[in-house]
Parts: sequence; C-alpha cells; structure tokens
Amino acid sequence: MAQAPGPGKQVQIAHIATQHYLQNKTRIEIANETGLSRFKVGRLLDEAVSSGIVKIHIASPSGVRLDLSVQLRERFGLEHAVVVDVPSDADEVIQAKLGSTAGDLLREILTDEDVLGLTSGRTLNAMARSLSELPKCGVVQLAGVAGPIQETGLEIMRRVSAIAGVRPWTIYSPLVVSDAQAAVGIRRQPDTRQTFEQFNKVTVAVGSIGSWKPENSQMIKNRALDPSDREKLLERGVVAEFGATLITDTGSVVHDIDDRCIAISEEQWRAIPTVIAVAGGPTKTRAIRAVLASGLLKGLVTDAATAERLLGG
Amino acid sequence: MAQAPGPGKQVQIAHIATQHYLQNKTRIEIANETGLSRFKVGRLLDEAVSSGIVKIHIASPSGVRLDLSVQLRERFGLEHAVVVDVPSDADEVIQAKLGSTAGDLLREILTDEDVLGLTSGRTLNAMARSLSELPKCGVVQLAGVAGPIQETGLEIMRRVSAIAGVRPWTIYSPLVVSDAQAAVGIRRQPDTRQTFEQFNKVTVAVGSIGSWKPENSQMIKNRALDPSDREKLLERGVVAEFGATLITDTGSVVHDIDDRCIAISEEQWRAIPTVIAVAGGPTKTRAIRAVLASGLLKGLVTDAATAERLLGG
DNA sequence: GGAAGTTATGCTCATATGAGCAGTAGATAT
DNA sequence: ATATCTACTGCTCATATGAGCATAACTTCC
Repeated sequence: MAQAPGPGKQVQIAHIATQHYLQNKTRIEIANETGLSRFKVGRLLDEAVSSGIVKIHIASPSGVRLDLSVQLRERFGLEHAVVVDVPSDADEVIQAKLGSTAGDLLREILTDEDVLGLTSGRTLNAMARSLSELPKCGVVQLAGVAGPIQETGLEIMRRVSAIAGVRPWTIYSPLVVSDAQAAVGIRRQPDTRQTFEQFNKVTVAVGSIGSWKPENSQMIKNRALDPSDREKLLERGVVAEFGATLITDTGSVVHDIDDRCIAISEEQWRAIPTVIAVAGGPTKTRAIRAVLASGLLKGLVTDAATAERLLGG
Repeated sequence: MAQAPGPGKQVQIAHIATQHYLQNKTRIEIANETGLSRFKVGRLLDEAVSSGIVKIHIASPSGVRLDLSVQLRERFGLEHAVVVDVPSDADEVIQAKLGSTAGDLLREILTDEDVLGLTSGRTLNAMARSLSELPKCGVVQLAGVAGPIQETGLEIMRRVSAIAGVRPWTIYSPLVVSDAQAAVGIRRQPDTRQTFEQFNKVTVAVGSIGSWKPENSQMIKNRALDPSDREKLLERGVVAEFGATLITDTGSVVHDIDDRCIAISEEQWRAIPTVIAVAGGPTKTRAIRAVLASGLLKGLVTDAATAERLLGG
C-alpha cells in the first residue's frame, strides 16, 4: 500500500520538478543527469503535481484579476470578461476604475472597420475620460439621455468621437418620454432618424447597467416615468435596465414601455456581434446577473467583489 | 514595438494557460477549441510564464522545506539535503525536530544490506528516540562518549540496535583520553578492537556536529582536553568537530590530537559511501559550513534558518 | 504611396512524450 | 519457504512539441 513519500523522496521529486518546471529541462535530459529512466522521471513529475509539491497558479501581475476573469468567462459563456481590483467600494471609485479598464479593452478590440455604439451613464463617462486614443471608427449613440445634464451621453459622445476623429451619430432626446406619440415624433426628426439607421451597422457596443432593485439607476429617476409606471414595472419583475431594455431576474425582457423609449431595441442589441457591459459594485450585482441571464452580453467589465458574488451565487 | 498586453489579451493568455497547466489539455486540443494555430498557442503559453501570469513554485506540503533542500543540495553537491521548519530556536526543539527528520530519512535510505554507523550527541539521541522501525542492518558506534552519561552514544546504540533487532558494535570509552599511550591501550581491548574493525564495513553514517567557535560542543568540554590543549587547537583554526575529526573554516582537518581520540579517522569517514550530518541552530552554522567545506558529507539534515544562513553567506 | 525595417505566423522534420501493456519486483498470506 | 496479489518498471508506437527558417503582415520613415 502506497504511503506518503519520506523526506528523501520528497527532495528528489522537488529537485527533478525544479529542473523541469523552473529550469525547462526535458525528461530525457533529467533522466540522463540522474541515472533514472525517462519513464520514472515522468512519473515523478506527475507525482510532483498531484502531491502538491509543484504548485501552478494564475497570477495577476497587472491588476486584472485573471483568475476571476477566466472563471467569469467560462461560467457565463462570455468572449470578453475583465475583472479588476478596486481600491474601495465607493461608486465613484468603482466607476473610474471600470471605466478606464473598459477603455483599455476597447483600444485592444476596436479597428477602423468597427462601428462603436455607446449608451450613457457615469461609468461610460469615466471610460470616455480615460481614453486617449482610438482607431477612426464610427461612433453611434444608442440611447437618449438618461441622467442629469453634466453626465449625459452627449458628453460621452463628444469626447469619444473627438478621440476617434469622426463625426458622432447622436440622439438629442431623453431616454424615456411621456407617451408613444411623442416618441414617434422624436424618432421622426432627421438627426435622430439617421442615428437610428446606424444601429444595424454597430459592431461593438458598450453599455452600463442600471439597477432597479436595489435602486441605482438614472433611468428610473426619469420624470417621464411616474410612480405608477415604476410600480407596475417593478411588479412585472424588472430589476435591471441595459440601455432602455428592461430585464427581470430570469433574464426576460419586459417590453411594456418600449414604444416610448428613445433607444436601441432588444432585437437590435442581439444583432450586434460584440456587446460589452461595464458595471460593478454591491448594488449592481443583481442587475448584472439579470442582464447576463438575458443572453445579450458577449462581454463584461466588473470589479473583483462583484465577480465573486456572481460566481458564488 | 511590443507593449504590455492589454486586458483582453491577458485574459486570453490566462484562459489558455488555465486549460493547459490546470486542466492538462494539449496545445493541439486548445488550438482546436480556440481556432488558433498550435504554434500560436505555444507562444501564448510561453508568454504566460515569461510575463508572470502563470506562476510555478515548489511548495512544502509536508513541512520539509523542499525549496531550501534543493538549493542546499545543488550548492554543496549533496546527495541528501533535508531542511525542515522548526517551531523555535531553542536547542532542544531544533534537536528534537532534526532528530526525527533524520530518523525518517534513515528509514527511507537503509536496507538490511547496509551497516549503519553513528556518533553521539543530543541530536542523535533525539533521532534514536523518534525511531520506531529500521531494517535489520548492522549498527556500529563510530566514536567514544563525548558528553554527560545520560546522553551518551551508549543510549543511542542501545535503542537503535534494539529497533534494528541486532547486536550493536559499541565503544565503552571516552571520545578523548589523556595521552596516545592510553588510547593505544583502549583500542587494544577486544570489544573496542572489534568495533574498530567494523568501521570499513559501514555504508551509511550519521553524525552530529560540534561547534568550537562559538562553543557548543560536548567534545570541547571533555576534561581530557585541558585549557592549553583547547587554546592550541583554537589557534590552529579549529571551529568544528565531526565525530572527533577537527575542522577549520576552510574545511581542513587538524590532526594534532588524532592519536588520543577513540573515534573513526578522517580517512575512514571518507571511505563511507553515505555520510550524513544532522545539525542546526544559530550557534552551529559556522561549524556546519566548515564540515561541508571539508567534503566529508554526502548529506545534511538541518533547519530552515540555518539553511538560509548557509545559502546566503 | 512606396521602401525599409521589425514583428508575427505557420511550416518541416527531428525530438520529446504519453498510454496501455507485458514482465519484474516487492509485499502479504499460508 | 512458497504461492498469490499488488505495485513498479521499461517498452512500443502514435501523438505532441520545439527550433530554426521562409514568408507574410505590420509599422515607421521618406
């Protein structure tokens, strides 16, 4: 019956493992130097790993949590998952870090043949602020203005298109309006109509996620949604919004107010090859999980604590 | 000009490295699954290691410091080097741990075709106490009694030979005597003479190391050595003793009192295929280094702090 | 826009390695 | 001491991999 190896054998294994794993010697070279057969060297190397003498792990030398990123990507079937450590749980700090990370990811992904679509939000504002260069790609606003005027999609659009060196396709409208008729009127305006016509050309889209439960969203605060609207939507199970697309815990899309939103539709999201959400923090976890469940996403940029909650649940 | 990879590429590398190093997939399997060439997968795996994304290290799951053991073995050209952590720097604690580790090593190494030679000392006494089984090998005492009666080679000999199930070859004599004539007389006694005749049959020897500078030695306290003897030997550069073999910092053996010692000679040590010293602690480091420099040793059992001092200096 | 320099890719062929197997060695039971 | 069982070793042959090279792609300079 096999026992735990004694100290002498452990040191022998460690010595052979050092030569192979740290000094890149082949099993045959090690066999020649030690007088053992290459089969025996192979078995000792297998034992080095199975016994825990050799430890191999994925480190994160640059601040990107590669271990969590790989797990997130496999768990949720994503093409891009980037998880970063953040220095604090404050929303502003998380948004700044996620924004700059998303900017780094975009610089890697985009070519001048892409058309970039953007929603609004503070995280995307932070991303826009961190960017210093982009290829000369198209830039399209995917949704009307959700929040207060100093953090609007307009500012994001201005910055990003200036860096890319192109004219932006913008939407001078709120995200939600009072009724469907008003929305029809807005969509009919020439500039807005032309921007909407660009939606089917978008190849890479980046959006932030709004949380309805717990409430951490610019859209839910929009005055065009009165308290009874909100109540109804919450009763229908809405916990998240992505652009103006409302999503429940199970990933179902709620279409109740589609006709009065000035934004990309669910169907149009699904037609874009690469859709990346940038979101994090304790209050956003449920909403992120809901959007992941919807199948809309091909990518996610988030913080480590959120990734752990997503992976743990 | 090559830059640090962006987050997307880092995650790609981490994903491929996870599949290869942690899930044991071949480069060809990974290439098939990712659509990359096997050459590209190979290059990314190389980059995973060179960039620090993959970390491989030698761990010590069992308490034997394998990393230090391998370094000691390579640095000093030893066949056996075993380094263990000890819970404290107290001599008794170090001796107990080193003794039990030496016992584990002996159990691994010895067969019933070996003849085991032993010196005396508290560390070997601890080793003898830790043993619970040995093969039926010969057991030979290599040196007379150096220290106080309750920690003599006699006790070690009794225990070890009882465990091995054999009659021991003993030496009922002090390690050093007053003059060469007395030594001749002692060596002429039948039992002692027969034990000396066994020295050339010893295949594995284990000894502790006495330190003369700083003073931590049973031998130096022996009354047969008067103060002027000690003074002279210290002036000759003696810093260590192994059995009764006196050694300087450069590894030279001092033969001044060989003729009045009842112990194995330097020449006889050198004829033994496997010689292992068991010693540690702050006061023994210089002495251990000296004995290593002598070339007498094929093995060493020591503690981690001592190993670090030996490797650092 | 074209030339020159640099970086990256996929290839060939020799070498390294793995998996299943037959034979040997060691351990246990009688 | 012998028989039986278990563990270990070295082998064959198919597959995996590496190193140097030629070619392609990309970047920089004019």
